[in-house]
Amino acid sequence: MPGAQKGDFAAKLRVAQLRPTKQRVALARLLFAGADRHVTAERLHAEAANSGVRLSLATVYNSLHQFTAAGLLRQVIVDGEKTHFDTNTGEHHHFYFEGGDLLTDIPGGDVRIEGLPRAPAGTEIERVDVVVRLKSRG
Amino acid sequence: MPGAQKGDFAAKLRVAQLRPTKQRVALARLLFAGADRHVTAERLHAEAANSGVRLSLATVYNSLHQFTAAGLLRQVIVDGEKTHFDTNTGEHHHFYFEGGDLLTDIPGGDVRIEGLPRAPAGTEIERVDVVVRLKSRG
DNA sequence: CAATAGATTAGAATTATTCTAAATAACTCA
DNA sequence: TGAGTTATTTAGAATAATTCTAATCTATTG
Ligand SMILES: [Mn+2]
Ligand SMILES: [Mn+2]
Ligand SMILES: [Zn+2]
Ligand SMILES: [Zn+2]
Repeated sequence: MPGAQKGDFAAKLRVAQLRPTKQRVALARLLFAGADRHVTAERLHAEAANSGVRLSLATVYNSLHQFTAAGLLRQVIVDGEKTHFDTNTGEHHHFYFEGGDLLTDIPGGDVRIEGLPRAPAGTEIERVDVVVRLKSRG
Repeated sequence: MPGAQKGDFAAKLRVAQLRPTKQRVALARLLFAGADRHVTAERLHAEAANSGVRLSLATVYNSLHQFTAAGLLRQVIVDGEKTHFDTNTGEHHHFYFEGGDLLTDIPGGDVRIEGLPRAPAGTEIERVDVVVRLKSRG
């Protein structure tokens, strides 16, 4: 069983048809070793740097997009500034706290959306995103 | 009744404590003369140019933000690239068609969202946004 | 009108992200 | 395992949306 001891990140990447390079394995570890998380490219890059991995920001962007294309991540658009990537690819929604740029999950099973009209002719629904925008209680 | 004949756009601006300059009145007309609409800064700028108004893109951005602060517009974040501004400030949701960058309204009264957990401690819900992402039927 | 506060704007700056093209590393299989 | 092929990484340039600066206008007010 070649390469099974560093976690199965290399395996996970191979399944996704991505060569398990040092950079991708390091990013996969940061993303998938623990609980589900939400990251921006810039923050993941900083985290990688902190954990001793030297890789370019371009590689972080490349990898995040490749992981997304492979279904390992999804993008969450809540913020006009930066794109957030989410390791939770199941159906769920988000709390978003603007001051603090903080995203947290709302389990999908709990939320029901009723009364949506059907998709316009020639289109179909790809996904329904709910974002609950929070402000601090003043 | 000074300045009532060009539509009440100047009046609308005065109520919002904004000087009814030529530029702002022109933008207000484009935005508020007809049915509700969704625009980006770039598109509104192009439209203004087409309709013979010469104004800078910076002024379009300034005005859109001032109108938003005044409650005449709201922002809709559906797209990592550009910010959309919405003349419909009532409670409602959106269909978003990515290929085509097209936003359309889903009346708010029709949609019910149930099962949302309550806001985390120290925060309160500012707004709940639902975006139904569409793709063309293949 | 004159004075003043506020608005507009050209162009530079900023930020997030993507692109380019050259160097490097992973994979294949003989 | 090594040569050859292909995929990946990366520095730095490029792009795109948006904001900022500071100089010039303009609406308002008395
Ligand atoms: Mn858009
Ligand atoms: Mn951007
Ligand atoms: Zn999530
Ligand atoms: Zn709308």
